[in-house]
Amino acid sequence: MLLEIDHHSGVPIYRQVIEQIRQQIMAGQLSEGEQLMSVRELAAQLHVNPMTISKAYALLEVEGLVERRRGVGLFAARVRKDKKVHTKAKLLEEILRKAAVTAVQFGIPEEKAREMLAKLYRKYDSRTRSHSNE
Amino acid sequence: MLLEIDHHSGVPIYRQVIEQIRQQIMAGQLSEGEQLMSVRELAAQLHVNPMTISKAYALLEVEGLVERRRGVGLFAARVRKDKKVHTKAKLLEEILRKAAVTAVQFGIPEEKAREMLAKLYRKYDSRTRSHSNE
DNA sequence: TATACTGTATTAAGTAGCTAATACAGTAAT
DNA sequence: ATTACTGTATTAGCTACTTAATACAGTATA
Repeated sequence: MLLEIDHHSGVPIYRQVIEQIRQQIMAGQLSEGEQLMSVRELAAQLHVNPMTISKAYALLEVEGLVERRRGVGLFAARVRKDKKVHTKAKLLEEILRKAAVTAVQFGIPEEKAREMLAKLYRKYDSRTRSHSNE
Repeated sequence: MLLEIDHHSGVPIYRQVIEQIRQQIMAGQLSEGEQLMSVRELAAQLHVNPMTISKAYALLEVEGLVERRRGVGLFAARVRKDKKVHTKAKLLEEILRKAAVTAVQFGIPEEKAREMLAKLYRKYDSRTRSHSNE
């Protein structure tokens, strides 16, 4: 597991941790039941206070993505695949809802909005693919 | 001009003011050159400090959406139509960018994402049309 | 000039959020 | 029990942001 923190981005550390771990679990880079780095280990790696990591882990547990066992460690939760698909779709839908509302309010036609989305999708998709050639 | 403030939403008052006025200008509900409520008038209506409104107005001026004239009042700026179109597209693009990144990260195919957007668009579009029968 | 409106610069108080220090609590193996 | 790991509750300090109080400044009109 590799995480990177940008201390100057303005985004709180614990949120950066959450987003990256959530991303890894959703993308299947972290397997079910797999143990994650301990609070202190990750805190040392990121030069951050252990409580900051603990807070991130706690919120990930609320999301149902990890399971904390005091005295033992932290593990990627066993998320049923169909539930994972459902969760991902819901997260995306929330963002798309905002986009749809905005487009309608601004009188931007559906076709135009779809084209914009497609163009952006391809942009980030190609970046991801080229980066994965390592 | 009618604004509504939710004091319990967690969204700062001045931001709510900005968003609603920006929305009204972009949607064409506020005409070019039209005078807006004075700082103190709007502040009284919303039960808020005048400086809070002044701050919102100042930021709207930075966006180029309004023009402040000390001693006179605040007016909807004369925005060239093509510039308005451009601005609207940019605002929408920022939201769609988030959606695209999320979809790619989650491995949700482009087709699926576009369908979700189309469905949501139609949902809100029909609502708007039916509401405009007043 | 006087008045009655406009908007505003400065300052301060209040609040919420983030991070960290400390001391504590659970687990497993010896 | 001891050791050496796990995670955590409490507390406190810091910072950034938001809001408000006050006094000030520009404009138009009589």
